[in-house]
Amino acid sequence: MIKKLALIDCNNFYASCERTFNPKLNGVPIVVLSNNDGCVIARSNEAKALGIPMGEPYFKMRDLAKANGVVVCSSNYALYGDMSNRVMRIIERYSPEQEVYSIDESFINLSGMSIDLIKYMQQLKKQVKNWTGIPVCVGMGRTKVLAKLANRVAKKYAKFNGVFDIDELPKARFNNLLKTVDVGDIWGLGSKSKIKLNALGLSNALEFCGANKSLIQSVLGVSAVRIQKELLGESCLALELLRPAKKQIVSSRSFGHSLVSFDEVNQALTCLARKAVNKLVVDHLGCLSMSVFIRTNPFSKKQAYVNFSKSIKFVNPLYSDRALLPVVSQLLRQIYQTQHQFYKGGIVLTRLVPRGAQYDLFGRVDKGTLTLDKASHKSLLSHVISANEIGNNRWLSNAEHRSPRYTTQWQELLLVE
DNA sequence: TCTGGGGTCCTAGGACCC
DNA sequence: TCTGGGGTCCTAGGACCC
Repeated sequence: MIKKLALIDCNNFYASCERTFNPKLNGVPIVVLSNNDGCVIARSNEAKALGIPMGEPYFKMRDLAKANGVVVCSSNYALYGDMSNRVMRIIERYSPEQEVYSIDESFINLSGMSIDLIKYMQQLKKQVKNWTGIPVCVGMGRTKVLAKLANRVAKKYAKFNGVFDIDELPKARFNNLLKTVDVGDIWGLGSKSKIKLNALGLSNALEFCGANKSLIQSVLGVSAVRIQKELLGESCLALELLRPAKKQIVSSRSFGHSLVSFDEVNQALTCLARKAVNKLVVDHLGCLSMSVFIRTNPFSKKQAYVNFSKSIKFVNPLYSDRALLPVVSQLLRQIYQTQHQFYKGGIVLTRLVPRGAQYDLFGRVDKGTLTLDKASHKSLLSHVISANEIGNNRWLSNAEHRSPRYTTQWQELLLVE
């Protein structure tokens, strides 16, 4: 059976979500900013046309935005996550096998379907647009890397109307296409690999494909060899139908202000730890180790960059706020130094295990957590606050431009007149 | 003045063992 | 003078993704 995968990728996803709920934004350049309104993480086509790069710090493009009427949105993950679910539920109707690869991308398996796949995917594209307002493009190929590349083509050339099957290209035209793709733009190869490949005289995807396998292996490792094989049509990356269990949980933030005092940093990290523990509870996991880290601003010219971290291992898995939150302050005390202005910090929970018996810090069975846990499940928003979570809140970030949470907060529901 | 957050996989090198 | 070799496990850091 001939293998056929499709990659469905939402166009400018966050910007498109904002448009769905505010039609006035159609045709207008939009950018969506990261947490803390730090930098650009999504752009509409109009914003791309203005030359605003991905990842650009907002303060560097503020004037350009003003001069060109660019609408600036703070990111609204509650809205994007909800829209993503809606899109994914529609896509899953089109294949028995779906991998939700990211918030705005999904692979599906179309192998063995004896129908006109271009038409079929055009129908999918139309349905997603009609039901959610989100535009998507579809790339097809016999491996993931090829489907990804096909998607790029579908987005780039209007004549394909958003759906493209790369396997339909004759060999010569396929090679011509590879010649136009920079090695750094191949899925799985990034800027560091590009530098190394360029040094070997390899600059485009065709040259990369023709390179000696063991040379690639020795310079870039096994992952790059897999990418090369996939480009040549040999499937190495399987569809992951079940979401694999999490291996770590990270909760980190850039602070709204640089923090100097222990109490301020402690408040920030304790609140972040609460978020991490909530994820632990929702996923029914415990952790066998935890790290905390704090950093100064790497861009600052006034002070040297420092990055302090401290880890601890537990004899038995811990999963409750009661057990974990006090440890945060203990670890922080060991790395905190008064003379620094900390600008970012976070908590990492690792060595995650499925929840079984429950212990406290000293290996005793922890009965109290059961009730607390029930309470936090009852309403994920209400919980018993630890004293360390109370403070002046200077760590909180700014989000000046956030759109309403139209789909997840009753108070912010979109009302049609 | 102002530069995201949350993940995964791979590899090199150290610790340790026999 | 001459200072094993092979194996495992763990971790930190690099690279990449969206």
